Formats: sequence, structure tokens, C-alpha cells
Amino acid sequence: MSAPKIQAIRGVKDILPSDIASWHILETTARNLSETFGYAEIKIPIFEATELFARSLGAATDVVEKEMYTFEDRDGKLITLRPEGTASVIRAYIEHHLWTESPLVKLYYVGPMFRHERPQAGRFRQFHQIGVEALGSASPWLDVEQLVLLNRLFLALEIAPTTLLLNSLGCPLCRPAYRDALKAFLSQRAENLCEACRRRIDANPLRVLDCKREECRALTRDAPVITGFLGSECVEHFNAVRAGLDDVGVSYVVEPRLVRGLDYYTKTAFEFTAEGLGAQNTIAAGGRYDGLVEALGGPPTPGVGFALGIERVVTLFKKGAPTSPSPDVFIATVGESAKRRVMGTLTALRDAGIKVETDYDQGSLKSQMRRADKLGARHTVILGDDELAKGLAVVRDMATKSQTDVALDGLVAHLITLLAPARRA
RNA sequence: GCGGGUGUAGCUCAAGGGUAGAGCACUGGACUGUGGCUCCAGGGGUUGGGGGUUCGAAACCCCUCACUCGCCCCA
Repeated sequence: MSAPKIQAIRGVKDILPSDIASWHILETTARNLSETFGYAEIKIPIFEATELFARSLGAATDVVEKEMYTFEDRDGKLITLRPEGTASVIRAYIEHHLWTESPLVKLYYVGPMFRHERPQAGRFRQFHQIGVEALGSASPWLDVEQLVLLNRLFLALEIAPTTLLLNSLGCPLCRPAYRDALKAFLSQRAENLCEACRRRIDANPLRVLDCKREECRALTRDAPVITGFLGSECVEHFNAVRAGLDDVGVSYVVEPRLVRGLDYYTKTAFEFTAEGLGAQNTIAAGGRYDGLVEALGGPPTPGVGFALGIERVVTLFKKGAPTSPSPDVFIATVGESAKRRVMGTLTALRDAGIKVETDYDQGSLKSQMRRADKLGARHTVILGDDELAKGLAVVRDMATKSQTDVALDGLVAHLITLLAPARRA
């Protein structure tokens, strides 16, 4: 009776049937849209060699330093539960020489990710992402295309309002100069920055711009901005993305402080945010990563991609979707011989594609009727000893309350014709 | 890893030292084999766990666990 209860691991959630409809709507909408935009699904492994993530995300990244679920395999090799999907997609791209199939490869994936963080609103240790990646083209049109895809997804789901934040992080050619300038600026004001930011000056100066403390924000208000340091190629790219968005009519806010947490991003960086999610208000984020494929051992290949947090988007669904499917027919039974007959009848109806339920424990007829009503059954078949003796069953229309006697032999056929009009609709 | 908040019935929550309650849900009855509405009744709790204070603790104190929100960081 009182065996120790086992709970789900911290930060890991069950997605119960009452929530599943929103998940389905989001997933199917995203899949359809992705395919309309020319992206094909790829299924990537849940775990990979630890090395893959260390190299792709950046060894000094928080994710790699302290958030990965890493364990030793039986042969001693280090394995990590994937904290994100891009690394795997690129690994697969390289491993299967996907560039030989087409100069441009457009992929999407759906599935769980794992990060050992402290859970809070909108943040879990196992969470789910839908990710999209385009490999093989440096065209800003792809950046635009993916932003349009996200924009259309949120429109279709009626998630409003969302804000698109856009920035350019430059490339290995122009970023160092900016980094130095920013460092110099911050160092002069170090004593007035918060403790965390003082540490960041050397470790990751861009992050200081992201600090939420008012004092830090005030101090960095006129800090040098990346856009002032971009080389001509990066400027052109950034302008092209903005022009593309303008052409399509997708609005955005240029946010020079927008910084991505993972090292591999270049040029375009973006983030969609929404209200009503608590502190974690980013619902999708991504950008360009032109050096990543090469860094992982592939041919020099530009790429763009984003990931969307399913849990976060799902919580924005205000519309209550129907939870469990209502049966077409409910079978109520009275008496022993009727009870013995149920399984056969259930099976015959199900073979005909009719959704049937029954009360397996055969409560009182009243409670069975109540259950039929609660489940939303359109018809209830009453199988009682009295009817069986006469070779009949009673079919009750739950809405009109009208009942008809039906011969047992013809019961399935009768129900099929009864339900036919609705199934066509 | 660091802070704040909360743990009472399946769910949402009352009771702020003196007999653990309500609503919803569930089961049964009124209606002996017929759903929704109404009314009545019933089942269900070591008040997260452990220790302490007290004649007496759900309540006060300590520890612990869980959940939750936030920081760091991220989807």
C-alpha cells in the first residue's frame, strides 16, 4: 500500500492527454509550414559524443560547462544527451555527405533536448524544440525565409503579440575589433558595474550588454555598438535581411544588444519574444553560423537556423482544444449474459471503424448512462438480459433521447448507417 | 550553484494553538433497467517527512524533501 512513491525527475514533465491537443496543433502546423517552405524532416539521435557539443557550442559556454547530461558509456567513451539540435544536424550533414545531394540542404527536426539547469517558468531539464536549418548558402534570403516561416507560424497559431529582435554579430573578421572596443569601454567603467558584469568584461564582454540590472544598463547605454564595426560584407548582409523583411512586411526591432549564447553564431542573430511567459520570454531564436560546418570537420559551408521552444509556445495557446476524443457509441450492459457479450460487440464495431466505449466494471445502468453522457457518446447501446432473450438491443440517441429496438444480428450495420452522415461531414 | 514563496482529500483551497472542513470530482439513493438539472447520503487525510516547544500543533521553532518563482544562463 505505502510503497515509496517515485516521482518524475526534477525539471522533467509529463505531457498529459489534456495538453496533447495543443502539442499536436503546434507540431503539425510547424511541420506543414516547414515542408511548404521546402524543409525536409531529419531524425537525429538523442545522444551524441560529448565532443560534438563541446566543439560546436564552444567549450567556455554555460551549456557545455555545467548544463550537459554527460555520462560514460560502457566502453568509457563520454556521451551527452543532446542539449540542442544544430550540432547533430551538422554532424549528420557531414557524415552522410549531404552536400552531394544538393548544393542547398534544408532540414527540420522535432524532439526533446536536455540541459541540467535549475527549472523555472518556461525552463525545463527536458524540453522540446522544433528546429530548422539551411546549409549551403550564404544568401540573406534564407535568413529572411526562416524569419517569415516563424512569423507565419505564429500568425497561424494566433499567438500575439510577438516581437522579432534582430541583430548582426559580425564575422570573425569584424568581431574582434568590436570586442576590443567594447572591452576598453567597459574596463573604464568597471567599478560601477555589478559583480557579474565585471567578471564578464574579459570572459564574454558582449554579455554585459545583456545585463538586466538598471545600473548596468544605464552605464552601457552609450557603449559602442556592433553595427558600427561591421565590415562591408556583414553590413550588406544585414541590410539585405532587413530589406527582405520590409518587402514581405514582417516587422522587427533592431536590437544591438542582442547576443546569442552559443559561440557559433555569425552575422544574423534573432529572437522572437512573447509576453506572458515570465522571465523566459524567448519563444524562438537562431541565426547564421557560417563557420560551424567547417569547424566540425566538414567543407566550408554557410548555414542558418533557429530553434523554437515547444513548451513556451504551447503555454501561449489560449484556446482550449478538445482533450479526448468522444466515442461514437457507448455500450451499457445489464446482467451477466450481456456482460459476456460485450467484447464481441466492441470488436465488431471497432472492426468497422466505430469508436466504442463501455463500462468494463459494469456499474449500475444509471452510472453507465452518466458515463456515456460524460464521454459525449452520440449513441448508447443498451444490452440487457431482457433484450438478449428477445435477440434485441436498444439503441438510444443521446441527444434526442429516442430509443429503438434493433435486432442483434443487424446491430453493427444499423450503427454504421446511423453514423454515416456524420462521418462524411 | 545562490535567493524568495508554497506544501492540508483525486483537484482548487479554508481552518493562524483547542474535535481537520468546503466546493468540484467519484459512488450510491430520491427515480427497484435509462444521462445532463435539483436534493440527500457515502467513501476517501499518518495536514510532504523527521525532530522540538506545549496539557494540547495543520498552525510556533529547527532540520529535511518536494514543488514553484527568480538569479546565472537559455528555447
